[in-house]
Amino acid sequence: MSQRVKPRVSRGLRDLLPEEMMARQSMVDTIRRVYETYGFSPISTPAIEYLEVLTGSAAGEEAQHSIFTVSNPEEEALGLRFDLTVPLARVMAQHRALPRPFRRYQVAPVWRADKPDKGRYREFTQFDLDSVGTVSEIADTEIIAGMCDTLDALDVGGYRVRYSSRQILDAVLVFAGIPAQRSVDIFRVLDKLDKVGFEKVSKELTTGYQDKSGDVIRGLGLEHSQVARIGKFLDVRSEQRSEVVDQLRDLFAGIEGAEEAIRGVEKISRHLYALGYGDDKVTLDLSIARGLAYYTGPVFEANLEQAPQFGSVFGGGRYDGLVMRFLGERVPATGASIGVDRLLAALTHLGKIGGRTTATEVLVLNMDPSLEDDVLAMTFELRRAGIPTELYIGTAKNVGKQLKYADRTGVPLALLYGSNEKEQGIVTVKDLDAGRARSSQMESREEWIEERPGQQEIRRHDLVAEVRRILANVRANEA
RNA sequence: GCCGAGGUAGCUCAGCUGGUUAGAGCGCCUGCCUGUGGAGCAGGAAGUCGGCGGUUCGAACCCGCCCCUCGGUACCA
Repeated sequence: MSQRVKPRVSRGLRDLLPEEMMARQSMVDTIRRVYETYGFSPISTPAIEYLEVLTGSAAGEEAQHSIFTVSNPEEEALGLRFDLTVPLARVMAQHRALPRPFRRYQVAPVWRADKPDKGRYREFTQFDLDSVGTVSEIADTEIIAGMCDTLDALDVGGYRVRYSSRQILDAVLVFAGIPAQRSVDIFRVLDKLDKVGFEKVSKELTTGYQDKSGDVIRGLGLEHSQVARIGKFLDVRSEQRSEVVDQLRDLFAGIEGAEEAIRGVEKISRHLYALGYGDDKVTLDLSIARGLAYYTGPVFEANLEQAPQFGSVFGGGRYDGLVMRFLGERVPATGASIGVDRLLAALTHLGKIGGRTTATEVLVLNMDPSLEDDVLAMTFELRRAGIPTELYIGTAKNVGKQLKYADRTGVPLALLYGSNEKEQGIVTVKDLDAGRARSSQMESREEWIEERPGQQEIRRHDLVAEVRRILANVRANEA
């Protein structure tokens, strides 16, 4: 008496079925193509890292409680990576022969043992691109340009990349008379500005407040005069980057470190203008903070204008200190990360992607056991011509069942080849989409069988050429 | 973490104040149709009623604890 095992996965984990994987792969392929035209190279790192590699960093400290720990036979302290940036820092320190600047991309799952939420899982995929070993603003510019080109290539229909810099924020602290060591907390609160508005941010910076559910949000205890200065800074807004730079220079006149910070964001803006990334795509938005502690320079993120509810789908920044703790040497780096799951959810929501559950374009029916070698030959003929083809190898013996399978999997074309066809030297091709379209207009079964919608006969001899032609037509009709 | 609502078939849900063999629609399978997907008609398979414990002659229903899901809030590298 064996107890049956309940099929299930642990909290916050999920299976990705063909429909989602097809969409995801097509999205990832598009992104990869963009990055490769920029000359970024792929790498892969283990899912499992030494716990000390993961926990030592600024990010690690914040992350420690949400690391999945793992055991091995040697009983070493191990954990699953929670992002791709910390492993990259390790790689840079460990593989000293790598050329610098080193530009890499990596698409891989990461794990965080947080409480799952809508659209937030414990295993999710990130797509990162980074340039390591250069202080040049051109590297930051390229990351921003890459974000734009990626979103253009994905045809997201309107997006905005916004950037600022940590140096600018450091200057605000000076401007408002706030000690630098409070920066992390304050930036974390400022980062919420978009979501909750200045009112709540202001409260959280000073006295704190109690939200609707009775939850207490503790304040940071700033003076009202300090918050007022922050408010003044946040009032510096314009659709035009050059305008923001000018206003900032006025406001920060005489502030220590301000001019250098301003020159940094100005340079990036100038490069972007020169490359055709205008104010319609990239904004210098001073409210961008990014919660992450390890950023040291420019920070950026991107939102979709037609799907703002999905939040920022792309984010990043410069982190010049991350490699230091492995190498004791300052290795500057800048990069960005796409939340693959979030972006995919947004694209699906916008109807930009999805639908197919298989790459198969043609299903060859297996109607007559004595013709098995013939249909098998046809199948491989099509495959060798590069047309994704499947031969029906299930148990259903009748045509109806096999067509139903074709219908369900969403294959565009079905091939029928029985004794009738063989005698005449032909193949019957069925355009299943055409049938789907006709079906709603039909009443009786007689009519349905009589018409045989979307069906035509081709010469067996011309199989590949004809199938190719019909597929091209089908695709043209879809578009 | 905090507040609230839930958990009954693959999916969506019904199940009166506790009462015998727990239901519906969709989906799935089979047949009508032995070479045509849809629609239609007929039939069929499928559930430890989230888990554990308690109250009771008797629990899907009442009580306790736990787990999970959803909504809000916090966190989000």
